[in-house]
Amino acid sequence: MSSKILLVEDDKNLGDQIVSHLTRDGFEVTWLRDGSSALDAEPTNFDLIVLDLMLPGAHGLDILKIYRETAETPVLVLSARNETSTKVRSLALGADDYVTKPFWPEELLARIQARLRRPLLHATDVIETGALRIDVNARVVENGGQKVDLTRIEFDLLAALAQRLGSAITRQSLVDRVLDPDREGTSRTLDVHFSRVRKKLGSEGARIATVWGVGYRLLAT
Amino acid sequence: MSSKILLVEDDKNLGDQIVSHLTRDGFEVTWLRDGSSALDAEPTNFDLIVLDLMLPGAHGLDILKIYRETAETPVLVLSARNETSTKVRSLALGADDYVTKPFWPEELLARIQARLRRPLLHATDVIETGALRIDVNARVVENGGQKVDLTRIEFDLLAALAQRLGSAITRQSLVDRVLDPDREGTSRTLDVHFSRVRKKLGSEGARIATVWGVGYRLLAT
DNA sequence: TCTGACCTTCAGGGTGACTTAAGGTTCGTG
DNA sequence: CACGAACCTTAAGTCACCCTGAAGGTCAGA
Repeated sequence: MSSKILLVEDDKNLGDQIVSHLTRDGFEVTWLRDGSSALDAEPTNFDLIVLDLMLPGAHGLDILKIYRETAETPVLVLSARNETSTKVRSLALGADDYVTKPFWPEELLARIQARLRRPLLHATDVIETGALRIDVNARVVENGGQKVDLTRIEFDLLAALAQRLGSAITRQSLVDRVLDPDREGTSRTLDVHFSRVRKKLGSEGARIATVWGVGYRLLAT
Repeated sequence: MSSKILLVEDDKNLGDQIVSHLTRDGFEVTWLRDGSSALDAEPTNFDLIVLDLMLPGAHGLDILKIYRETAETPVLVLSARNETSTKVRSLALGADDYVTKPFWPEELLARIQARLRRPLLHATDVIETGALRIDVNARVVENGGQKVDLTRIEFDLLAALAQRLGSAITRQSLVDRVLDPDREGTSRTLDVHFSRVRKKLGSEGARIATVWGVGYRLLAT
């Protein structure tokens, strides 16, 4: 049961290299070479997406944004520039990691594996990060050993973020998952709940970061 | 001394993977590929059983049931996702854990180790917490040395909470496990039973906490 | 500076939960 | 087979929790 990876990369040489490396390591790789076909792809079909920002046909950031609206699939961004602004913007749009070219294939591989390994934390049912300890089954949260009383929705929201530690989770998917799945129109309900979670978590609450225009993320320590 | 594991799995690829992973981690694995040979196996010869529910020759649930009648060996069930009814039924039949496919080999490994790490806990028939003493086999509850008379359902509910001390147990799983497994719609029956348990337990009854919108939990002392 | 997105407080109401009482079911006994 | 006791279930009234939308303020991006 190998992990499926979607690679969006226009450069033939680089793409070939990446595909051969990932394939050799047991991944199942789908390679798309331009932005328009990337827009047609279904991100939920993959376990992880490697996205080069420099593409003909569409700007990578747009693709990233569209992927983020429809899926929670982790996106790892490649960029030639060493410009921090691009990095900041891609992370703000919900990218999960960022690799600047040139890079060693081993580095990319390591990042991919690091990202794919995270859901495994979920398998243990207990997520520990910083001073927080979240027991998904028992529905118990501790902050520095102190039990924190959360309501059902508050807990579900925090757990949703924690299960994808460091990743941005869209407002829509949080609403779908925790609140009423068929709810339309905008509402500030989500904000209210997060406001309370942050307050109840005290200083640790600051780790719940707002991803502007996207949703929220729980910062890794 | 390595632990002996019985794997019942018909899929060749998946079976190969699991065997190689477990072997690499020092387990001694016996692999059976169909239901009929699984029925002939002697569960008491193993420390843990990994059982795929989707099998030719016999339905996995039948095998689980038969194993349960002859041995206390922990059984870890594999099944395709989105079969919650199967999950409920297998847990009702005494499965000790449940892993949905697809899963990571590491996840399976973690579950196996978690289960093997507390063989005594599972064997423990007596749970003591605070002033309570709950003998699961004898079905006897004492509160500060005083015997408490509980009906069948009352006892099962208390035991269900006690076996996961501190964890929230959902109303649904309690209904599935203690009351009629295929019951639909809402009902206040559970509340009534818990109301009586609390009353019968006196001051200790306050330790049965309501988890609003979720279920109940027995608070650890 | 302007605009849209987000934060926080607050009060109202919907809904889940508790308790009591009564009807129904099961099981053992004469 | 009839009876009774123990137990499970349902119903109804009440209570308590917490979800939600509104409103006003704050903040980030253009």
